[in-house]
Amino acid sequence: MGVTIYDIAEQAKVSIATVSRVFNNSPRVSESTRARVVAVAEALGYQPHVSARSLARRKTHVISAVIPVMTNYFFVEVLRGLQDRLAQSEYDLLVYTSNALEDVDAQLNRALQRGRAAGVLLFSMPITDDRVERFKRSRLPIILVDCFHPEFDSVSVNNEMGGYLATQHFIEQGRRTIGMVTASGGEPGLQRRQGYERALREAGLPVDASLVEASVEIAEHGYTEQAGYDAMLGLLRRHPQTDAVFATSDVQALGALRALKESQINVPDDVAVIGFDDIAISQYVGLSTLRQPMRQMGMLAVEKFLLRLMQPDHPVSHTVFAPELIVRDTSGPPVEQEGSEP
Amino acid sequence: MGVTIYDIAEQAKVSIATVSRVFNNSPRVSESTRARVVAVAEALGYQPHVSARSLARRKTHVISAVIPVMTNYFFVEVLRGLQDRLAQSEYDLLVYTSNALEDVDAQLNRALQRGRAAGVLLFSMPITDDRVERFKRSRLPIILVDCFHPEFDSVSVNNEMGGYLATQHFIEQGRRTIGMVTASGGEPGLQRRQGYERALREAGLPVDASLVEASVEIAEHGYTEQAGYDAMLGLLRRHPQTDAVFATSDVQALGALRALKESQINVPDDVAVIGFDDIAISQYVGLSTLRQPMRQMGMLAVEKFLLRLMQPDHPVSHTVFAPELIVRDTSGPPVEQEGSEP
DNA sequence: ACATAAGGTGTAAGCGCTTACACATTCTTG
DNA sequence: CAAGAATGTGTAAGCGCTTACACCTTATGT
Repeated sequence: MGVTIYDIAEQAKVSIATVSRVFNNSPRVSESTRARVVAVAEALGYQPHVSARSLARRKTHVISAVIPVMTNYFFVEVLRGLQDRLAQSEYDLLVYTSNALEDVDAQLNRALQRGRAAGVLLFSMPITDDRVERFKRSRLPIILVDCFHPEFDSVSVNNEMGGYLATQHFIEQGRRTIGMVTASGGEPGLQRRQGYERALREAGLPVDASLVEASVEIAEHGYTEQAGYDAMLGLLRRHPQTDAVFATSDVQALGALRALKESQINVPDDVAVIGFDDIAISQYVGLSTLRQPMRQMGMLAVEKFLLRLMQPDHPVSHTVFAPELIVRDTSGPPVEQEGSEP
Repeated sequence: MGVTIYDIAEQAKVSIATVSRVFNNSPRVSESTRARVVAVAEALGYQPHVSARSLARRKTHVISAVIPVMTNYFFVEVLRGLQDRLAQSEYDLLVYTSNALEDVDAQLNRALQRGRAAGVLLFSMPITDDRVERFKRSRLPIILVDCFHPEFDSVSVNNEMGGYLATQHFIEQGRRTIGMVTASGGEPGLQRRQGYERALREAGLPVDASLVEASVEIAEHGYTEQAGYDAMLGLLRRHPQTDAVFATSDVQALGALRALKESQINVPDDVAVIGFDDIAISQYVGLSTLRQPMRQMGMLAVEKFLLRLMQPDHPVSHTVFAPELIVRDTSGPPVEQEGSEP
């Protein structure tokens, strides 16, 4: 079943050790035999067997990425970043996605199987003690993306700052009843809320918990259009005088926009809206948002993984990118002229 | 480096063969020893080594997907379908993406490496003779998604029909100068064009090649917003009286819409637009389009792979889904009332 | 009671590759 | 020109697991 080094050794009249050396670029092979082996290998269409190599070398050239819910545009972009960097390395990417949050641990188990991968990239998931335990036991390099834990390398965005920037922007416009549409759980959401509250406090505005509407939808973190829609309606019911809304994701913001439209509320004149992520749609609907450098985050995650591989004892590093406030039509002073964005 | 069956064998006072049997659910193990082995394995935190298994069993539980340019929303949705089905199997997914078309063959080589995967899913790529040759040499099950070759299982959408439906819809509205925005190469684009032409012929309208504007952008197949923009402008220059445009993808259609807006041309009154794919944005900008059942396509692809694995000699099967015409604001009789879609 | 079947378990030979070690050769160098 | 270094190659022992085959107990039938 396939050409092996034995076949080559036989035809090239050398030992299998020499054949192996040729394919491992060992310097201890004479030019003549090297050429001979390569020629035979070429003729026979030889390819090293991946598993056999992994087993003998005691390492794989695979890295796995565990992504809770890929519905999010965010992951796609980060994934592109990963691939950009990975293409230049010799590593292949194993992708574990689940559509329901409950399945994450099952995926985690698969990703952490012995011999499966040389490292694991974890996306946007709460790092519980239980998980930390498992990560350590696997003895694999672990890189966190869009989440944080002091003991593992991570790449993330400053969520607190994002919430702060959005809220501050609202305040500068003279908005006074600033609500928030968030999801039920997750660190990022909490941090964004903290930034939101800090901005309010610094401006001397009251911090009212009832202005923060959390969606209860579980399956996908609450980061869905529908969840945003529901939360917005709930917020309006409780606080009809709301004049600005910061949503923890663009997807939710889109839902909020739909709710506002149906309620005949003018955006941004009556209510301004800012999302988070800058997904592709946002540009088209003119949604103001906080942009994350997703592609770069992906590339950096791979970079950190490779570094960790070389230097296992290198101190843990955390990179925090600053989100960028993109002001479009759903916020900012009521737009006078039109056609500001494509 | 990790707990092996030897460790378990020793502690459980059995041979490694028995341990192996336990983990392979062999019936030839007594309940008592099975329990003992399982207990010890649990206590030691044993996990079978993936590569060692693959090597000994002569098969992997990995399937790879080669995706030319993941910029496209289409892939993301199909990927979700894959994962849906894969999660219920014991297979893991290796993803090979390239951002430039030239790299596809390099990715293909990686995906086809001996021992790497049990099968390969190929996305939207021309199946050249050279590639066919390589696929066969690998002796792996190959499943084609969004592309076609008589000798391999495939899942695709009826592109010809899509082009026909779009064009027919235009004709029914009384449009007479129907242009097309397409990409330079690729089977799907050609087939969509054929449907477009058939509809014209059946309606007794002239088929004018100069009404078909192909974008030249290479890197990403020509399926970009910018390419659509450029092509639309080119078309308008050549045929100012154009009153309808069928674009080979939503992304291009979005570019076309931008070009029309900048040219102060009213959509859909003066020019109607229909895209292809039904990406998420389309709903928000009210773009009429042809929807592909992406998720189902992904699931079916996996299904076919598993089938092929069980029955290697099963006759090759091709599943062609019919695209569904989704009429929104950019086509159809000029909309009287508003708010038809969220 | 004895042959035979059935049920459990162990031994050992791989799977395809890497690599430490040993063994020749050939090349330096005093 | 002998001793040691450098160079090239082969032998063999793994890597961790599966599995054919053999062996040894018991259960079963006559």
